[in-house]
Amino acid sequence: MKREEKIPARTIERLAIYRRQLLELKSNRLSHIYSHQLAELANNTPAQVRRDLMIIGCSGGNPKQGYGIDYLLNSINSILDNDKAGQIALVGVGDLGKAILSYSNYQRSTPSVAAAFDIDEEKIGKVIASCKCYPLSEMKTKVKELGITLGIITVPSVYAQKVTDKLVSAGVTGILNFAPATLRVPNNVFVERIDITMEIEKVAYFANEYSRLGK
Amino acid sequence: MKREEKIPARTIERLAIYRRQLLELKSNRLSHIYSHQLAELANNTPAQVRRDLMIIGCSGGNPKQGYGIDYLLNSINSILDNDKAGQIALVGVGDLGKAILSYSNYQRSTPSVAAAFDIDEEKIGKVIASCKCYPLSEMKTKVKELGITLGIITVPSVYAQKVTDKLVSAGVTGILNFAPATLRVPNNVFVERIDITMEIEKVAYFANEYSRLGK
DNA sequence: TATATAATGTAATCTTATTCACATTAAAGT
DNA sequence: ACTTTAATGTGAATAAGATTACATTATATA
Ligand SMILES: NC(=O)c1ccc[n+]([C@@H]2O[C@H](COP(=O)([O-])OP(=O)(O)OC[C@H]3O[C@@H](n4cnc5c(N)ncnc54)[C@H](O)[C@@H]3O)[C@@H](O)[C@H]2O)c1
Ligand SMILES: NC(=O)c1ccc[n+]([C@@H]2O[C@H](COP(=O)([O-])OP(=O)(O)OC[C@H]3O[C@@H](n4cnc5c(N)ncnc54)[C@H](O)[C@@H]3O)[C@@H](O)[C@H]2O)c1
Repeated sequence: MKREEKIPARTIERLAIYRRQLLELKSNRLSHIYSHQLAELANNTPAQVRRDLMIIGCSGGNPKQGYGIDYLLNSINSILDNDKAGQIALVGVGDLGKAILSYSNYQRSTPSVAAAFDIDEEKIGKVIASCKCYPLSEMKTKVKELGITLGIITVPSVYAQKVTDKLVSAGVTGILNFAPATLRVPNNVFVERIDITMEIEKVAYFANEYSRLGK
Repeated sequence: MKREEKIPARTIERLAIYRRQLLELKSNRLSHIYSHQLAELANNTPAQVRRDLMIIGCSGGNPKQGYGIDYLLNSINSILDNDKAGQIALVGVGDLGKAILSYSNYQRSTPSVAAAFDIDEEKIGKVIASCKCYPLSEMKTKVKELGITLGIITVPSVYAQKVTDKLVSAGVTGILNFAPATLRVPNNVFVERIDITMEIEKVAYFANEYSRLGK
């Protein structure tokens, strides 16, 4: 069991981004990178990059070549790919749910969507991107059977709480919620919300603000 | 031209959430609400709610009834629905793009998707949720014609920068980017990124963390 | 009309996140 | 081997954000 100092959420977000960039650099046969280059790719500052690396106890850089990409990847993986990460259940195979299911890029990373659930008879039994859709009644069984620990919620917001309760009682401890609803969960469960409508409103606001004041 | 003290991004995000909750309350015929109730609905604290309201110069609450819902809605609208907010162009009518197009809930709010763009011949000319798909060559014209000022990018990340450049040179000043790519824009253009893969990795990390330490 | 009550509005404080600044250092060139 | 150079690693400073705490206040009740 590891015993790092608690890592800030913002740092975790940036680590995920660094990792993606580093994987791309690696696939381009690069072996080293400077903090200012990674900062450029991740749209932040060199100091921020170095601080993030420091936070995860990563000090393998040297002034003449920067950081070894493999070294950085190992360090980041050791933080993000925690030993006991399970698979994902997606609930609500509508437009958005299907888009997420068909998106195959996260096959690379540890957690991937192992089962889908819906109430619509039409959808039950269908297979999307090699992921089968089950009725809600089978959730508990499938979650155990497939080692699922995470949930993605893409049902209409009225049903989001109901679905959450089911996921939690099946043993899920992390939820990514696309429904514009505030979810009530026990405090050993982590919920992250992606609110697309809110983001659009935010962009509208700041687009206006930026062009008024030139940033 | 308004002259508020610069409003923090976090406050803007929460205002968008308050507004949605308030609209729902209003549709349930409620007329007043206390900060602690709104906090409950928005998953934050009463003090945070009052502070946000204070930031936007909103002090119409009274100790016995709380805040008038109409009053709050007007105040929030006056901030978020800025006078010169335009329509939205969505670029990349793939799985995710289609999901966003078919999602009709933001018809309510000022900006809505007025045109879609794609390079795929198959998709050009199609109409999804009463929004027509045009070739990239018509972007400049359509942006002007339809009063578009915002863009949503749902193309593969390799093309994201190219598409951004086109949007910007057509006059767009705010972009919501779903591609896992860092975009380069002039600094009068605002970019917000939604990185679904990163969010999943974050949920995986904190789900583990929370269940290890009980929050 | 006076009193009690419970929520508001906000200054002050605390916390978290980011940036600065610089001494340290690893290699490349002389 | 010595000098130069440009990046690292990190304490200290600053900025941004959230929370606390409480004096103020609008109304219901006595
Ligand atoms: N599509 C978007 O662009 C978009 C944007 C913002 C927010 N959202 C939110 O994402 C969620 C999904 O949006 P969508 O456009 O995919 O909706 P959708 O109507 O296309 O899909 C919803 C799916 O959930 C299923 N469902 C309904 N109740 C269920 C239940 N109790 N258990 C299991 N499945 C159930 C339905 O059968 C359907 O397949 C909604 O909450 C929506 O508000 C979507
Ligand atoms: N679907 C998801 O769940 C998901 C998750 C995470 C990230 N993303 C990101 O969102 C973006 C879209 O994902 P998707 O699953 O919808 O992909 P998709 O392949 O289904 O759709 C991409 C669309 O963009 C169009 N396109 C390609 N190049 C273009 C160009 N130069 N100009 C205009 N249109 C162009 C294609 O014709 C296609 O219609 C990608 O960047 C992806 O990485 C998607």
